[in-house]
Amino acid sequence: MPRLRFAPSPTGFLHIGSARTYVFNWLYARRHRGAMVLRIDDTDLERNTQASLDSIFDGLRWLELEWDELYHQSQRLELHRRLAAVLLDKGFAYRDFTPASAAEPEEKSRGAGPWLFNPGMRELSRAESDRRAAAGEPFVLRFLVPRDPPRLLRFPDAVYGEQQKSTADIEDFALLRSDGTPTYHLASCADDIEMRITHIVRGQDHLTNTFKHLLIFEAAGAPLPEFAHLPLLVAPDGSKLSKRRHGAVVSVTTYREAGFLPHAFVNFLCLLGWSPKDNRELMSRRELIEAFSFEGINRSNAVVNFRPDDPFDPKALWLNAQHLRSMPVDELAPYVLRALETAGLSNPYPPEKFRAVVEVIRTRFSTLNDFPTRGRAYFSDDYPLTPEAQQKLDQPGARALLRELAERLEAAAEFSEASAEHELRRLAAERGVKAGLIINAARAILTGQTVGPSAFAVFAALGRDRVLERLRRA
RNA sequence: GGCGCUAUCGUCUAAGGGUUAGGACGGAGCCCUCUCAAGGCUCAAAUACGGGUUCGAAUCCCGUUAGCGCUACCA
Repeated sequence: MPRLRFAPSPTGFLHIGSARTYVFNWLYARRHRGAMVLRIDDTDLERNTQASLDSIFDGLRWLELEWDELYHQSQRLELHRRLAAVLLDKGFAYRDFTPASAAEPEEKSRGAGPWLFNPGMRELSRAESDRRAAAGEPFVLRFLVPRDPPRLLRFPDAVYGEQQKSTADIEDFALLRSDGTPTYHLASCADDIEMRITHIVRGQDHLTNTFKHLLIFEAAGAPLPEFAHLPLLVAPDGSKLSKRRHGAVVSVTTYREAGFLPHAFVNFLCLLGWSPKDNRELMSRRELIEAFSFEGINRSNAVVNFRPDDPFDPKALWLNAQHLRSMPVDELAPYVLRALETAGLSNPYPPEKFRAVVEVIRTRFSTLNDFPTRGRAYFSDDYPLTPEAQQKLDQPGARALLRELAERLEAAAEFSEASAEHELRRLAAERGVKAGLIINAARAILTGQTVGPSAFAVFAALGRDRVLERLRRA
């Protein structure tokens, strides 16, 4: 059974790139009936924040893609140290006593080649190393990367294909910091091994790190998992998405607050760097799971097409609108209810009627936030008239005709979309005015807007009482 | 600087030796129409550049350019 993991570090809000990585992991796990492990990589105590942790959980929960197991790396330090000890013991690692400050500063910026290790430290005898460590001298534990002769490391990547790199180009990376805490490489590999992770799916920024991980897995005598690296999400100018430069666009919560449906957002994320290759775009969760494979993942970075004046990729908005109008109303209703509640409105309709109203208006909305804003008049008697709506009402004779329409509707035997249309058109014919005049004025007074569903559908949606009351108000 | 990865319409992508280079978003136009959407139809829009290999290259190879990543006692 495959075991996948998503391992965010709580040093910032949940980034949409991270969310996409999670989605791909989840899709693969579900596709192959595997387990989805959520592991909080909080080994960098300095930078961890509670706010960030909250943001990650909030964001992931919002996506509605549940995980099966949860771990905090900070609670697994013993395991990490144990692996470090084994590596040192078996001669795969060595202590580097070079003081942190004296180490590298200029060397690498000098550009003479890559920094590989600090002089003298690899050659230290085990006895001397032990003695200095026992004496309390601080040290960094480094991996002893095989050098003479160098080795060619290779692994197949499910997205990027066969990868290879010479150990001559890999520095003696740190395993343990001088304060004894594990670095990312060590902690991550130790956990992946212990958790028996079978597929490591992560950002392409880790592609070259993988060679270091290969070395650790090998030294630990652990079987190698499969790797799949994902192209990165970038800004329109090709730069990496960052909070400092791009602000709210890169945060998952921005989409939630803008009224996106979780699944529409997931669908959008999937289309960034992955394709089912059959021109499908609007896909259900089920379809996504069934269609997902690493072969469908593209190798070049994907641009999130936002602008300074509009933080949302137009395609994300389009997909959201598509889902909004095509998903079962029963599934949509709870989201609409929540959106209304958030905006301080409540639902005045019985359930059945509520669904009918949602059905009528959702076809012209693109986010959940449109329900309490553009659709406010459907849920509250307190709604503003746009200037354009005011204008329609001010057409000569309009108000009087609306009042007269109210009388006729009240007198009519039944009240329905068809009967309303019948009465309205008859009134227009008798008064010698174009039906459009009354229709547009009615929409204006009933909804506060000049745009929206068919006026007759509005009559039916609002119901007899509200319609009569509002028409008379004219 | 070293190493690695990438390069198809503005954006997301399809086509993995032979296609008028396809679809979608966005843009323009037409139809439908009580408004606005939706929907239908149409148009504009791409193989970074230069060499090879081949009867034939977006596709394979080499180079150039550009972008990105790694090169930390961050992850």
